[in-house]
Amino acid sequence: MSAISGNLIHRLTLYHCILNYTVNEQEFVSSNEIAAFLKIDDSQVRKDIAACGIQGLPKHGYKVFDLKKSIEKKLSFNEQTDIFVIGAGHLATALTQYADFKAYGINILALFDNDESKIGQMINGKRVFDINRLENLIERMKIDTVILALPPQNAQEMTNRLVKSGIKFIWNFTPCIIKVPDNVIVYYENIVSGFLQLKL
Amino acid sequence: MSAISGNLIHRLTLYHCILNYTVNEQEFVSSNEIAAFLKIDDSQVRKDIAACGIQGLPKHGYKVFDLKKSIEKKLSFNEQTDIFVIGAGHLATALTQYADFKAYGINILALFDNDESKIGQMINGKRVFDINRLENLIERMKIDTVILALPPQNAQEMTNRLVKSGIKFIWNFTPCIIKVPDNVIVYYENIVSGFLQLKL
DNA sequence: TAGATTGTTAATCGATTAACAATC
DNA sequence: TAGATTGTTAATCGATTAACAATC
Repeated sequence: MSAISGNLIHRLTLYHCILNYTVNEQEFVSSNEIAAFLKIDDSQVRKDIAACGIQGLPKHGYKVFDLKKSIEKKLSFNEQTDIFVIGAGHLATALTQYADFKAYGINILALFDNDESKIGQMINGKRVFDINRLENLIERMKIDTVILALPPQNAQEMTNRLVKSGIKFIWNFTPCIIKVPDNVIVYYENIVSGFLQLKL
Repeated sequence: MSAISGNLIHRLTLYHCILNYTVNEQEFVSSNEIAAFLKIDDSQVRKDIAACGIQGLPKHGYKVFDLKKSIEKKLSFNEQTDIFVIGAGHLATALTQYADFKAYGINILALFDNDESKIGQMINGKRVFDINRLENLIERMKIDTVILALPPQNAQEMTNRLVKSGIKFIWNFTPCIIKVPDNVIVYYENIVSGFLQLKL
């Protein structure tokens, strides 16, 4: 299975978002309608949809429900990933409360922090654990994916602990470059870059 | 001036991040060193750097300080954008406290919310205003850019108000597609797409 | 000098756009 | 049928990678 490019992923999630609205409103949607929402080329929309392996109906468009399902399949929304959040600050909290992560296959199980006042609290139904229990729980629950959302000065040290515990995927929300072995994958969630794409 | 592609912007911000560490450690940095951090091609790093209009020194590499400055220039980090944050929840708070937004040209002036308990509070030195004062303050302070970080159900209605008030750039953190006129630019900060790029 | 690294060209690759026949 | 929309090919465009001469 060939990898899906970042741009395609981004567009498909936006199409999916549109379909969430329209699924209760109309049976069919055309490539033109979707393109108009996002102000992009309609022929690109058709290409993207074709990549999801679904067919439309000339003169009508695509069945909204089926199209939605096919995007979910293409983007593996049904394959749940159990995930720990490292840090329990505002960003971590915001992510934990984020609308319906679970619908996208993101299953947050718990948070970790070293702040006594946060340990033991519940955030949107998820417990904040003492960071000391990190290694133990990663092993016991067989976690391989984390969200890194802690102060930058601790990012590399924490990364080292995570890697040593067997973490393979790090979704990094800190504004830091972290060093990891070749078998560990990091995605840099670079907030500033979104702003620049808006303005430049 | 031709537009800078999203991927290039993303890479340049990561290079810049690396340079922040190395600027106090070493005078020169090679394309190979930068490439190794991010596990990308060194010849791509040189191409990207060339796009910033700076020259290196064969056998030594690039002067860290100069390279850092040239990326800042290319990405307009010095041109401050005054910005309002619509919403004052955890995400809005996290963004307002985000490490050094100002160093990237993002100057958050104030937040807005309709929650009585939040109005009047200070978040990282920025006041939370009553959402009723939005139009008035946009006009008075000549704001054209906002961060949209509020519950999805209010996104479109609030967008309409913003557009009517003259907002031209919307950095949208809600998981919603919003309709705007052609002269308004929206960037969809799609959190889920980051996760998918990590895993797919 | 010898060797490392840039700068740049050419080659490759992939993504986007245009066009239009096929289809319902 | 006439017309709208897909599906797909071809054309274009841009981004990435490879290669290597130029340079310090």
